[in-house]
Amino acid sequence: MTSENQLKRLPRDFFKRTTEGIAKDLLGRSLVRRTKKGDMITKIIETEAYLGPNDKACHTYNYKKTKRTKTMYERPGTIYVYLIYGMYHCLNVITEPKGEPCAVLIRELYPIDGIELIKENRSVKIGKNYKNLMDGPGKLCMALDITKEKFNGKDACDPKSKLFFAEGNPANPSEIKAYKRIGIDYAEEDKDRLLRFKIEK
DNA sequence: CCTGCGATCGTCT
DNA sequence: GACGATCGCAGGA
Repeated sequence: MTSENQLKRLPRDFFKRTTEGIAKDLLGRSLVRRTKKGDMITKIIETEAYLGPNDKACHTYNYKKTKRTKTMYERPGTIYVYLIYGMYHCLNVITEPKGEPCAVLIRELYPIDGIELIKENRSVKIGKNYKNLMDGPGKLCMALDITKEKFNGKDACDPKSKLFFAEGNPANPSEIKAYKRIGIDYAEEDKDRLLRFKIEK
């Protein structure tokens, strides 16, 4: 099932654009995790945009700078992984020109190849259509063995990177649906913005 | 130093 | 549908 496009790494310029556009453009693309045992190849089917200084849901609202958010000020294409609820990781990629601390959160993936490797990382029961395998930001990090120790601050555009975004089969704009973002009730007037994007598998 | 809590998940009812 | 797990980080003293 693997096609050539699923390993063609997206270049830096892809990430050097507006965050909302990238969040949509990442749908249908591939996320590839390279390990000694083999490649795990997935299709991105849900994302969220976090618009930095202008977005109360974002860690860098008002250009806030802390140890954790340091990664968000790196150049586009940088991987931002942080720990949430003391036990789960969330995977993001930095967007916009360097210094504009914006990011796209990867929320859901569908497996394409290396499925046995992916399943080995998940102890729960996997339902039909791989339901439960990678349908959440914490789950997909477990499934692909993504931790902040391994990937936070790493460059997804570096040809040697073990985690990267690839060409894949970009979604047609007509199949993309927009929703409110999840788990950001504290974000006041920004909590209802339609910055979550999904496609069907 | 001390406190409160989160861009979540799995289990149980 | 509800809830507990679990800890690094942020903010304040």
